[in-house]
Amino acid sequence: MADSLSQTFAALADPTRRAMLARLSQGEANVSDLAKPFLKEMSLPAITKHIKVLESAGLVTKTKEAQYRPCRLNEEALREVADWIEHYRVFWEESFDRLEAYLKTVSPRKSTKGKRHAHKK
Amino acid sequence: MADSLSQTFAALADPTRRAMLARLSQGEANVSDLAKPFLKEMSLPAITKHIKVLESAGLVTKTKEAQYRPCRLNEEALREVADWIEHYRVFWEESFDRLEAYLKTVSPRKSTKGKRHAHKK
DNA sequence: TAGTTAATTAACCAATTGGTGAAATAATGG
DNA sequence: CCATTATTTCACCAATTGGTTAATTAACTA
Repeated sequence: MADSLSQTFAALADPTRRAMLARLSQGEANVSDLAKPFLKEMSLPAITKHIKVLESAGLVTKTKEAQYRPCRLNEEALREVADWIEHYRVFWEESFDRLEAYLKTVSPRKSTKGKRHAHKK
Repeated sequence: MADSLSQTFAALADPTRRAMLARLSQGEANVSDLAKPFLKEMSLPAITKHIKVLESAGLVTKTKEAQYRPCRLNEEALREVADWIEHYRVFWEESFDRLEAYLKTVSPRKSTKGKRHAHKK
């Protein structure tokens, strides 16, 4: 795999890990906090491994505080992903415009007044 | 894995597959078009497999045209990813604001006049 | 010091992934 | 029909992934 973006995408390709990120977006949490919602489904070592995957992808940083290992989101890695996908935004906005244009030909006036997507600029 | 978002992220976690998406963002391409840049590094069956991964993640649709199998980007799957990451945008913009605020305390006037990020609205 | 809580490490396992070469299928063109 | 081009399927392999249980380390607390 090697490259940073691949590692990040791979880390995101698991619902447990995405749930952990969602939890961390609410604020710092240590390992057992992150584990709690999953301890019925999997063991603590499994949690440790998931966190390690997030950590080595740069999505999470882990520090030491007494026995605890508080974890925090690292926004940079997420922004990398957002930047990558941003290149494609034009693509689906285009396709929305095509749809919009089509809808106008089918039933003018009745279509998309101000719903989503107000095309900035 | 099961869930659609995980499958999509997994498909994106490979530089070969991301390069194929980049190629497809320029327009339709059949299998051998997509293969060309990689045939020094891997075989055609490997390419077929990569495309199948993209296909079953919903990132690409493949049709039939004579012997050829033209592939196209499917914007929906990409938008799903963009929507997911959008929830976290506030997070790194916040951290930019914190940095900005800090820079002002360190060296007022000299900092970030209008560079990036003009905070829409 | 002994006990408890927090977290990690080690050794293992099954399933998945990313690749291969060889053979098969599909469609076109002479 | 035969040869060629495009693509896939098959059977295999090594490495990685996601999980396990048991043991270990680390730090607090009584």
